[in-house]
Amino acid sequence: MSAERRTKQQAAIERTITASKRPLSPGEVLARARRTSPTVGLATVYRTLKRLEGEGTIARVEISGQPTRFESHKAASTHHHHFVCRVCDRVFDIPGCAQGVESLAPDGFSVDSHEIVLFGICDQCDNPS
Amino acid sequence: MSAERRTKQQAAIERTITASKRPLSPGEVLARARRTSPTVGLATVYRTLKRLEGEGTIARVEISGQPTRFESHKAASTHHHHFVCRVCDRVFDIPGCAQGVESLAPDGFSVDSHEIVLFGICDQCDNPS
DNA sequence: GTTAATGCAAAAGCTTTGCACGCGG
DNA sequence: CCGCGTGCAAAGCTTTTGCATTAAC
Repeated sequence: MSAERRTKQQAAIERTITASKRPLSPGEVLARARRTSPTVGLATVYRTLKRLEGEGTIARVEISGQPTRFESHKAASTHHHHFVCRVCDRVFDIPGCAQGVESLAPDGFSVDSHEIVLFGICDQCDNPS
Repeated sequence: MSAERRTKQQAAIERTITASKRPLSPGEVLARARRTSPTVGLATVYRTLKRLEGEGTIARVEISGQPTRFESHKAASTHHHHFVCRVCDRVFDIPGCAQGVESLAPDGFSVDSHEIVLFGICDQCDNPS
């Protein structure tokens, strides 16, 4: 039998994502995870992200024209969506959900989840102080 | 002055996308465009897709864990969204839109567009005949 | 005729994989 | 100890870029 091992690197990577308020790209995860586990390599980041995604611990957030990012599924299970600022390219979590989203599917199609992404300008970019 | 030239290749690529009922990846676009313009290369496909996207003629459709696809903006301007089948990985256009989507944004954030993606099982995969 | 666009091939990213070593259990 | 996970480097992909040639205008 094969048992799964919980290593320091994996813990550092998982903590990195859990601690972040917003989705992070693999490169950002690497940089932050190295603060607590300096020898960690990019390959391990990718392997761990894939594993955590498979376990449902984290979720992949992929947005048109943006690099792949990952966020804690704790945030994801508090059902929420994303806002992408066209000016600064940052991605923000937004709470709540629209009415009747899943009923958009055609007859015979069963929906098990959905994503909503809003595009626009965030408050900071809209009000340059 | 630099004038833009409308070439046969560009026309073939644009037609390919306009004629397709669903979003196509660059590789699929290449294969289909070659049916009418056999010498066209992948670099030209990418260059033309980028140009058409910039003009607003086509729209990029990017979905978690899927290759990048493009579709005619004619379809896109008939406001619609996408359904991704988890079994066969195909992407379907779905008409209509949910209520109050844009009001999800926090105060101070202005929304200019949005995307909705439903995940589930399509009718064919749900009813294996 | 000019010169933008093409097509090839090389390059640049990003992500995955092979392998010897080290650490977790 | 046994063997999974790591770290490095090499390989695989997708997408972009450089350059000589072709073809729009």
